Amino acid sequence: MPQLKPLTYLIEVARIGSIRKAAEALAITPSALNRRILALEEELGAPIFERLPRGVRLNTAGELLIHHIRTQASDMDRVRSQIADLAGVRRGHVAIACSQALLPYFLPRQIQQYRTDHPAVSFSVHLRDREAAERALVEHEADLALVFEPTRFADFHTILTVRQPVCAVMGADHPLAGQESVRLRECQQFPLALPLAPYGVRYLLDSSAARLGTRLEPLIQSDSFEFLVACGGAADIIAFQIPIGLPEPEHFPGRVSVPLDSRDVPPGLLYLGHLRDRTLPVAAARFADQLATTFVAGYDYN
Amino acid sequence: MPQLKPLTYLIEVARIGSIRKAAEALAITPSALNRRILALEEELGAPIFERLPRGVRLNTAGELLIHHIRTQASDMDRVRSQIADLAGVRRGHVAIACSQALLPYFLPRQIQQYRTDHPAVSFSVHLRDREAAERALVEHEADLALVFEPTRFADFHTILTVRQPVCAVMGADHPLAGQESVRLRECQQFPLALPLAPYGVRYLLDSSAARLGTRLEPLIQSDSFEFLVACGGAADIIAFQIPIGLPEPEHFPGRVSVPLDSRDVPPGLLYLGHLRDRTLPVAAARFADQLATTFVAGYDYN
DNA sequence: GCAGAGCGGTGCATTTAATTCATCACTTTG
DNA sequence: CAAAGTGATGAATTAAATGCACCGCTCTGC
Repeated sequence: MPQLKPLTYLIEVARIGSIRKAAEALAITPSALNRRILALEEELGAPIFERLPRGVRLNTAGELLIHHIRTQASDMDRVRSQIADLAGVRRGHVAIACSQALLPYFLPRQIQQYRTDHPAVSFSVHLRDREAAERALVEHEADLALVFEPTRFADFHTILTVRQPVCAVMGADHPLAGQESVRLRECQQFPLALPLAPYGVRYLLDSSAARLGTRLEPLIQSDSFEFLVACGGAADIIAFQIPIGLPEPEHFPGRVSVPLDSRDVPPGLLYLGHLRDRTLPVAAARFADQLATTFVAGYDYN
Repeated sequence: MPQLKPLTYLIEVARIGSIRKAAEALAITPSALNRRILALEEELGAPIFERLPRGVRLNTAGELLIHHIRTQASDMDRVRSQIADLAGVRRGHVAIACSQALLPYFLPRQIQQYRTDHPAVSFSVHLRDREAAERALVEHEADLALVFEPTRFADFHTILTVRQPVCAVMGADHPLAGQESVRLRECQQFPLALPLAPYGVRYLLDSSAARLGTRLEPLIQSDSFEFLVACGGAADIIAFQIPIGLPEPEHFPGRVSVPLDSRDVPPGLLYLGHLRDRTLPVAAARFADQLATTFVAGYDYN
């Protein structure tokens, strides 16, 4: 939309904090960009930016304005996608911010499935931890968020939640491998490979251990679940992951995953949601519908 | 806001139904206006107007777009007023659609009172019957609606309601003048001056009469309450109006108003409201607050 | 049946608005 | 105290929007 392009310039200036730098990023002259800002402030009758020695920063009025511009821009996108939709084109874009566990198996399949019906819809998927996912929604960088045990935020609207027990991942010949479920203290007999603190799985494990009056002493810590799960099964190491982040047993040679006993570690919640008070574009809303259907059909563990 | 001026052109074209006529109204060439429309349709990848032999008409996509433009425009106004507000300017504009009864006494005083605190706020007041008031809200022509016994509409959000009994207006020497209240059949003994059917007062009187198994036979009908109330008191003619549309007794020489018995004609409701899901500009929201305070303090009849 | 009026669309010249370039005043940094 | 960074500004340039004249079309009314 050409007429709101100048407005989106503001977002870039606010993000970068300098008119000259932003102008370079936007491939225009600082002079032109500065004039747009001055004209806008003239028009509004109030300054939008504080002028600092090292650049500019949004003031309160600017925050209000930027928020409005973001809302307006994505509203326009929604209208465009609605129009494209009723013209029979079925194109559009879905931007997703999600936890790591969704990346290796779940989302690729879901996107593939969605594309069979809507081949002209494009996707962008951003790995975001729990707070960053919220921020991506607020800044309209993402339409949907799919996060495990998020720190709930005021602007987050939950579409639905899925219970996901934390599972212990180990070699098929591991002493605990045959059980229906394992207790936390059983796992503590073996070396543990744990994700780092910001992850929901680690949070659940740590808080459960604390409640049981103990502490987890990890042998291996990492921010890569791929690495951690690869460790689980090497020797007698136990790793942890939620089912949605694990392959099916038949594609998991030599490993097994056993849920932790819910008396020790309660199932975590995987949240699907979007920014409160926002109407999603058609494509995003439909994709959310598909996710919701898939979730209730096959991914909710009691 | 200059960048959305071209978009508001669309509203005018849609309203008038002809590019050439709209161009004339907008003081530009049909050529320029046509180009904007074509460019926009190009940009959207779909037509916005149906081309008819006698002009143009919005198609479904156009309806969507126009709705978005209207929302966006008044959202921008709201942001502007918020910015002006926090800059300490306290300016803004309040657009009101209201029933006739509010015009002669109530609204002028309320606006005067509001202006003592906010002298830089401007007002526009449109006389609208019950459906037209709804339409004014939907089209963002009005921020607030203040209507008597409206035909409630899906997009209307009620802030509050006030009970207003229908009052018989007559000369001070009228046989019924001394009573606390009058029955409908008492009034029917005298010649009646009634408003026309679209008005809420008439609607209440007619439906009440029908419920009582009778009919009102007006001597005088008019769309002007000013005229009707002037008739009430001439000879033994009785007119009808709600209290908020009548002057105080001390400024009503030679006339009295007596409420109709609520067993015959139940009090009507005066609705204050705005468009659902809309955030009002600061000035409009504050004015609505003032109205609400005034109403609960002194205008609700039990 | 046929001119005339009204409609939206289009090529070309013109005007208006936005952008660039060069430069200033100012503040921090080394 | 010079150097490098910032946002602001005046004059020239460039790009975009507009106006004008005209086309093809459909309906209307004699």
